[in-house]
Amino acid sequence: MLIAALESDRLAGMKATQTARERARAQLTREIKEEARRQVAAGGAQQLSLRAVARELGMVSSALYRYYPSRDELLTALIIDAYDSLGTAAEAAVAKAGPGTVRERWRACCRAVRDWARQRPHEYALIYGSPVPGYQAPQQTVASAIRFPLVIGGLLAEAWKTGHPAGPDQAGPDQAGPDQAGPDQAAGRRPALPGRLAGQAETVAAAIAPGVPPAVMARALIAWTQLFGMVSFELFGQLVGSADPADDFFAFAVEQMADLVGLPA
Amino acid sequence: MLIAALESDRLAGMKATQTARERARAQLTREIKEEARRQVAAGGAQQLSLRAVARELGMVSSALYRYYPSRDELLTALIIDAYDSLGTAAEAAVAKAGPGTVRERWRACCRAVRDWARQRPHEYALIYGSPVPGYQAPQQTVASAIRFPLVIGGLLAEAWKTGHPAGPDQAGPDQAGPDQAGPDQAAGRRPALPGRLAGQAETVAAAIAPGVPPAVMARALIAWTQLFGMVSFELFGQLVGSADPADDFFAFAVEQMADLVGLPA
DNA sequence: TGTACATCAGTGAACGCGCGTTCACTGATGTAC
DNA sequence: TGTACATCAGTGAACGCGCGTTCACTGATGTAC
Repeated sequence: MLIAALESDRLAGMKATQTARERARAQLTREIKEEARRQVAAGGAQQLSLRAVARELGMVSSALYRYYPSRDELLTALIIDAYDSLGTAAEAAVAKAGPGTVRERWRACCRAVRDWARQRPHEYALIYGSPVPGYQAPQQTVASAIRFPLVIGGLLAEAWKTGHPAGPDQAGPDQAGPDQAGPDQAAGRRPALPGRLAGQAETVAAAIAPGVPPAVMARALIAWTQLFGMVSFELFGQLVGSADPADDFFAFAVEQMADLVGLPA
Repeated sequence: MLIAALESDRLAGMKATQTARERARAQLTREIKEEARRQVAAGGAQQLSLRAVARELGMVSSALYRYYPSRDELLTALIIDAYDSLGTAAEAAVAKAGPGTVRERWRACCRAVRDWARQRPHEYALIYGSPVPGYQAPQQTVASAIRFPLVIGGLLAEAWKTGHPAGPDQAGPDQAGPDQAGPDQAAGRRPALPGRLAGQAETVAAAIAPGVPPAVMARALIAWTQLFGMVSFELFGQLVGSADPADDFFAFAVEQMADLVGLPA
């Protein structure tokens, strides 16, 4: 099994020339996924039907099983793609925001998430909404799911690296540091991290934002849940009647979050 | 139609004695809803099946239509109950927290939401998860949906009323006030509310927290989305590998939110 | 270069399942006189 | 208090639908000699 997989990897990956069959197979695999994505985009994960996908592609439903062994595997492929798509969008937005302040890139990153989600609410729901009952996301998705957190982590690490040694007085990231209690630290920032949070924050920092102290990382986790909480509330209709349209609310919250983690203005 | 409704209200509501039929009807209506809730609790909204409910109750599926005109109406009843249940839980928690500080009651309120959600993840998903495609929540649900925000609003209004005149220097709620920029206000708190947010916050404050200034209300909206964002992330598995178990993270965030809206320690 | 064989894609029928909703009907419960 | 009628709850059959997955088969594509 393992050997067979390696073998086929070798065949598919190392051969420069693809046979017609291989090209056709790759092409159809893509088309199936794309049609599936179209269906999810139109009506959510529950609307994804192998029969409908086959119908749309002009094949018989059993033929799909040559490409995806089950509906769940197809769903998994879509989930991975969605995570990757969001990650790519965030990376691109940060890159495009250019070499200005970290806060500017943080803004761009947040906006990218919101825009991405508003453009594909059902794909967003696929990854950040309530899980489909009975479906268990395999380990496989983790690598893609972590891409967005990595973007945030990168920003934080950079802010901490450049801001910290730069100037201790210029309201740099060290403001929110654990031991470097500056003079203008707000009252609420004083308490140490409770219980296991310190260790958890440390672990996360080690994984995605090396050099960032746990107290900052813990606040970044808050900002992270806040960001997606807002986007979810907006998409799922909870803001109707209060902060709707949410553009200004969102912008305001993005600044608050930047403050929370101590990004210099 | 309207007259008929009034008439039947009069019959059902004003008569002290119920006929056997009326009692049986009320009873079965409850039982249907309870069985439906059980099914949703077990497998989510998509698992709710009229036929299965009927089966469990020993009736034929068409009989349910004497009680609920459609599956969606039954779902609506469950949604309303879920909102009410959460609202009641929050109210009870705040009441039980006693007449201490507002921050204590805020903690109790947040904990109540989390506990409630963890005990009934699928009911939580029913109201705060991704909407069921094709289902449109009717206006009817709003009254119940607003009960929880009313609890927060009440806390805020109280904090603002009691804390404001009390002492200007004791880090009371005025810390986050719009024009009363205190000396220890953090840098990030300075910017005014952007664009339409000021008006939106004012409207919300008028509805649920009279007397609370827009700048505070806007922060409360942030805390509100943050609270549910965290709970959703925890329930939907996004915290696995970072802040899981989430108890300490949650407690920490609750304090941060209290700081954000300016609740006195 | 040509032939024999293996691999693979796609077909079509079938299995077995479940669902929401409608409708004509029966028999019990309630109401008006 | 008793009877005629209206209301209502529950039945059982049916409509019309869709789904995921399996399996034996055909015919085309690729490979080894």
